[in-house]
Amino acid sequence: MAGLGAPLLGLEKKSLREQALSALRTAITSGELEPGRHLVETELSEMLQISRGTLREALRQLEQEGLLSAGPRGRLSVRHLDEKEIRDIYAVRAALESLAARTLCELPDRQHVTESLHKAIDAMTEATNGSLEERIESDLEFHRTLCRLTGNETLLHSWESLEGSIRMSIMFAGLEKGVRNMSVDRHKDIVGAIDTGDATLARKTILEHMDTAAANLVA
Amino acid sequence: MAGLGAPLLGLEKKSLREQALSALRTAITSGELEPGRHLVETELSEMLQISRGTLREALRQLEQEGLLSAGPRGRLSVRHLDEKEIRDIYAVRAALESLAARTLCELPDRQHVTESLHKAIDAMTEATNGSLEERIESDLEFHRTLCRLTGNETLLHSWESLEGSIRMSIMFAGLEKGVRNMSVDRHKDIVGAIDTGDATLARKTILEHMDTAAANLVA
DNA sequence: TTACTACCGACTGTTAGCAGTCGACTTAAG
DNA sequence: CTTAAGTCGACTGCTAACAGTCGGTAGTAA
Repeated sequence: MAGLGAPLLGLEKKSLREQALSALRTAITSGELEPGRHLVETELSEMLQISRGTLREALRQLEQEGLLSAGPRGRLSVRHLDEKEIRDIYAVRAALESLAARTLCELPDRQHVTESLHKAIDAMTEATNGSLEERIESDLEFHRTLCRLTGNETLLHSWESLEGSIRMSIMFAGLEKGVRNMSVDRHKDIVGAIDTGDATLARKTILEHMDTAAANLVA
Repeated sequence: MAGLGAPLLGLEKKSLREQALSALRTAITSGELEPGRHLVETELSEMLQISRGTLREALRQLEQEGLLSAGPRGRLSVRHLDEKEIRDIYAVRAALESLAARTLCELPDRQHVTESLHKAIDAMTEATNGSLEERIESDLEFHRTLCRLTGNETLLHSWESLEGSIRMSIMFAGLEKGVRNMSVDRHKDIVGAIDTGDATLARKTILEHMDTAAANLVA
């Protein structure tokens, strides 16, 4: 009867590897591990209190997410983004999300879609007076929802693979620049466009949103 | 004076992890490891003659590439694709490659681009009488080149992350269906559209190509 | 037969440790 | 002072072994 506190819902006990993954992702996208920083496996494993083997599995994943770059002898360092790379990341992001918007327009029951998106917007509105981190979080949640609602698992997976790079872009440009893109109204426009069911309009709206977002970051 | 056979060019001696990665990728996309097949770490490590630790690093990467799916207790199995998933994969692929085509049109020197693409087309033409595998290989090389030439590393990386899923789609649908999409002429059309510098046309051409490609696979 | 329990085999999660290599620093010869 | 050889430390690549857990199976009692 004991020991079943957490594992009831989907909140199962995460493996050490997953914990390390989350911890490192947060450390990197928060700037605690500054870009260019050289990562030493022994150091990290001691910090996180896990073995090198377990750590290395997490590092491979971060490497593939684009948060780490590999040097000459397998040396890993935190990826450094310049302005061109930020624009490139946002170009790919725009391609993915415009596909999402287009797909949502062609969905049979847009009722549930609209509902979920409005819920996400509400969360953003609520976060307006919160911390910068909270606002960014709710914004990303909105866009992640956009991809999830399409029902295209591959699309969602691709977007999530890019999420780390997106976070780095925002962090890199500076959070104060990043929040310029958190306008609730602009996001309402996106939902509105999807509501009309006009795929061309929805795509255009997303592309414009991404364009200005990228411009705001590198400006 | 001995032992410097390979490491001269970029052909450095690959680590065991990378070798295992390639071997497994090939085994999966060739169907040697059939979809749904349950993977046991101890079995694989013995087969590949490497330790479980090294193997696990490779497995993490394959998992993130979408070639493996994780079951209840960390059990991994070869991903199984149904027709919807194939369509979904090709939708994402289309989004990425249409971005590539659009980007190439806006590039300052399209001279080099045209040259490289024509070279890729020549390789396809040469492979026309070769084996099915060779034809597929040259086709993928063409599309990979498309992404590489944009200079957008993120785009290339995203496409390569999807490449395994694309290969699985072709394998899954059957190679004889897959080769229907290897028409040299249709690829010449793509290059032609890019040559004109008309981004809208280039995008449209790629989207049509991907549409028929997906249709051919699930038909 | 049914239900319950104890046990065994299989497999993943995790760890500590060995081995090879590259770079920096030191030392000695010119 | 400069250069070449030797040495040490740091760090990654890789491996073998331990630990925990789930699923099934045999055995026992009602």
